[in-house]
Amino acid sequence: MATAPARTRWTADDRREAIVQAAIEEFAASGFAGATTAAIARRAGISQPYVFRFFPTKKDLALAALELATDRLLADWERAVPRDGEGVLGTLGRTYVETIPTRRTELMLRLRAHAESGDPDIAAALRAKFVRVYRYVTAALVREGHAQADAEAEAARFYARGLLIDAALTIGLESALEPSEWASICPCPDIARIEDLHGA
Amino acid sequence: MATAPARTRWTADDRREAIVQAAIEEFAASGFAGATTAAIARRAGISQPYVFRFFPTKKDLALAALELATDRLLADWERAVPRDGEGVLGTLGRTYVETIPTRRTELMLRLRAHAESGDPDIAAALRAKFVRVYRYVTAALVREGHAQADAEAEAARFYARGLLIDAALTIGLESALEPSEWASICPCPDIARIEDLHGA
DNA sequence: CCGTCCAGTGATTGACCGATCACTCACAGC
DNA sequence: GCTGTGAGTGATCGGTCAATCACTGGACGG
Repeated sequence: MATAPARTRWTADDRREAIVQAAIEEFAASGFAGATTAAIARRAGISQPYVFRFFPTKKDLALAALELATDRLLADWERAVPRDGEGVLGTLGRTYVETIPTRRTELMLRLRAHAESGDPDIAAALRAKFVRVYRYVTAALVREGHAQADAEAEAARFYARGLLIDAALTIGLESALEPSEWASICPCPDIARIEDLHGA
Repeated sequence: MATAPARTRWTADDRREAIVQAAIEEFAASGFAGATTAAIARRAGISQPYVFRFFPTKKDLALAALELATDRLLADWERAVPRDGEGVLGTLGRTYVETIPTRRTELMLRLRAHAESGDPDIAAALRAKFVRVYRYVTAALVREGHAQADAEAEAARFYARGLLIDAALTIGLESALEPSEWASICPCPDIARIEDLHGA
């Protein structure tokens, strides 16, 4: 804010947050193996070695980025306000597509993490992330009155649609489809042009 | 076969095929950026430089692997025999899960590719692959009598479920879920233990 | 003013990886 | 048996990248 003093040196917490944010953007753009710590540092406005002051290895930084991306998704859902006559899946799904413009890098990061799931630690983090989201949705459906089995089936379908949207946006699918086809993939009428998602 | 002469030198075509197969397995296990040409060559039983006799760059090899994986999926569907009272989506979906034991590496490769599309050429290949599969399913539904818009919506849901299965198997999700939860993700009763998918 | 943290960097290193090149050797046809 | 062609390799190179280390300099308490 304007009231904050112009700092020449940041606090460690602020710097750490900036690094994780830069990591989300770089990992989303290039994947875990493709992103370099130098590019992350450049984006965060620091030197490359300083990244390792906060995260002992690149993998630790990747795990922190994946966790923050998942936290932000669930936080969006926690803040979501249901509309009249809208089921819980409607609220969560609408929130998901409405937040795409601001959450698109997190979305791409979550999908890109699958590329490096050869690493057992990252695969474990991905499983944990899946379970968190899946059970969050299932619990919401059960609270709404669904039977457990029905809620699980609905949650799986919901997660599958989310994956489809993530994958489609990550590869820039819109440009390869007819408008009606694209609408069948992602019900996101006011999404920014996909090209914007790939800019620097 | 036993009738084939024991060859000390392979034909170029056979060698090329072996390299692409090895590439599918390595890329599926480690992702595009993570897999090394040395590991691919080792798996194919040749020296690392010889890979570049067939594919001028690693990227060309990756594109060939992705195309073969997609070809095999569509070939499986072409060969599929419908059962009585089964809709076309039922046939395709059943074929998909039935062929998982033999097609699991192709499946993992396709998902990893989705996740590592920072390279524009690979992203373009992924879009082409998506469109091939999506339109194949849509056309089959239209032939079955569905209206175009309905077929597109069904095809999107179908593709989404496929992505979910791919992602779940790729990260070894089964071990992190209760059996009923896993059944809601992947209706694959007789699938091999997930650990088998990650063996060497 | 001064000493002491701590934010932050430049220089470097060791490992790895994609790609190149010069070379060897097996076989088929003559 | 000689030779041309193509299969196949060892050695290596240029570049990149994660990670390390020694160092600098500014802010703040006393």
